[in-house]
Order: sequence, then C-alpha cells, then structure tokens
Amino acid sequence: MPELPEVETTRRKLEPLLLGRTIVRIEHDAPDKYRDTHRAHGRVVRDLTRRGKYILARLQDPDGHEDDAELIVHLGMTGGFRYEPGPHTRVTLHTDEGAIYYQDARKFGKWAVVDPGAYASMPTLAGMGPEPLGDDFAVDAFVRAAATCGPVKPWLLSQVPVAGVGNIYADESLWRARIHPAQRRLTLDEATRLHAAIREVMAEAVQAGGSTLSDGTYAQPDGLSGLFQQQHNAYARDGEPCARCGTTITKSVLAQRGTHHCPACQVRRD
DNA sequence: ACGTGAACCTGCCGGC
DNA sequence: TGCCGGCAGGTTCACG
Repeated sequence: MPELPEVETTRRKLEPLLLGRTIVRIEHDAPDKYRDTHRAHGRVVRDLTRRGKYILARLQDPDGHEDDAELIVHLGMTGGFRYEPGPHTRVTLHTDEGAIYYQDARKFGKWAVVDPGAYASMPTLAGMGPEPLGDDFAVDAFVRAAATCGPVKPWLLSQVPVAGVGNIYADESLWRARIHPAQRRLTLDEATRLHAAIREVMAEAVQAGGSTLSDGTYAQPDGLSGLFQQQHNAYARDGEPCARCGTTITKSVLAQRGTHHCPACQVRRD
C-alpha cells in the first residue's frame, strides 16, 4: 500500500488521535513482527513524525523515571490504520481515549519500540536518504550521485538517494522526467529533471491523499480513498496511450517489480 | 561494493 | 463452479 504520500496521509490522520494521548496497551499476537511494544505501555505520545515510509512516535515516560522511547511503524505492502476492527486487524492500539486498529493482510508491516534513534534493526531506515519535500534534498548532491548510479529505478527504490519513493512514484517520476527505468549513469539534465519530477510528483500525491489502487487495500483511517491514482500517467497505465505522445505505455519487469513506461518518451541510452 | 533473486505472507483476479 | 498460477504499494538477507 504505502509509499511516502500514503504514509504521510496516514500520519496526518493519526496525529490528532494520538498526540498527547497515553498508550494504555498495544495488543497483538506476533511479537516477532511487533517488537517490544510493551515498552510503549503507560507512555505519552509527544510527537508523530515520518521518515520516508516509516511513522515515528516519540514516547515519553510521564513520571520521568525512565528514558523516552520511540515507536516505529512500517506499513509494509498492505498495512493501514482503521477506526474499526476488521478481518485483517493485526494490532490494536489502546489509548486513554479509545482504540485504533492496524490491519495488514499480507503481514509485511513491522512495528518496534526502540531507544530514540536506535534504528540498527531497520537498516533501510538507518540509511535513509533525504526527504524529497524537505530542504535537505539538494539537487547538486543528487546529480552527483546519479552520475554513477546503476539502473535508476532500483536505485530510487533503495531509499538511499531519496526517502519514500516506491514502485508507483518511481514509475511516475521517471515518466515525468522522460527517463527509462533501466537507465544508468544519468546526465546532468536527466538527474536535474528527475530531482524536480520527484518533488512535484510527491507533493501532488500528498495533496491528493495518496493513491488508492483498484484492490482498495489502501485507505485512510476513516476509510476515505486517496485520489492520486486518477493522475497516474505510467503506473498501471499499460495498454493506454501516453498522455504526452500517444504511444502505448508498456509494462515490463525490472528488479522483480512491475514497471511501466512510455517506449517513445523514455528511451534508454547505450 | 555492487546487483540479483529468493523469502516473508495473504488475497484477489483471470484463465482454463 | 472451481482450481491454479500469477501478481500485488516493501524490506531484508544470502549469494556471486
């Protein structure tokens, strides 16, 4: 389900429910996937932030007798929060003002409560690149790194050059920047275009509340759908005409991921 | 130090 | 109708 726009939308919906609330109990039956959640019990949620596709909550001990802790939530492919329990509810988060339910059909999502900033058990989070919508996402550093990169789509998916780009938004950004998904070693122009495209696509997708695909797995906690799928130009548009040139969008497999591009606008060099 | 591929899971959809 | 293969928004680890 969730790339940066979906996770950010989820975070915004969760924030008013959790900020300042005491976590009474986190209930589940998979301690390997939802680790050390007992450490959250009795702690107060002081802030709710996001890094890439991870939701982070700073948890403060109200008595000050113990150090703060940090709750990390990654939604995997199909994770999401709901106001009501359902057939795929995996975790129930009880606060002093009610409960919220985490559902995850495929169970790829993970939770952990750790010491603040202790991300060793989540290597992708530990090595996360800059936020695409933040000031730290510098075009010159991106251009320099892109000049020696391997196939550009898998490179983006690694979360190292920039945080939060997944399969949908990689395809959409590469379409917008007119770059072939398997292109290596981007030129100055290509990397500059891609940097801008990532920022634009992410900003527009956040604005639209993310993308809800045809299976409807991703929705906001109140059940509302995102709307950005209506603006997709590449992802799941195979067989349809390119909005820019009319050529049929094709689908292929790259790094084990379904990949959509326009064979006329996105031509691979050498 | 890469890049690739399998593994982790369940559900849904299309084809036969 | 029913079974089966293929595919799905991600991360991690084991290889070569």
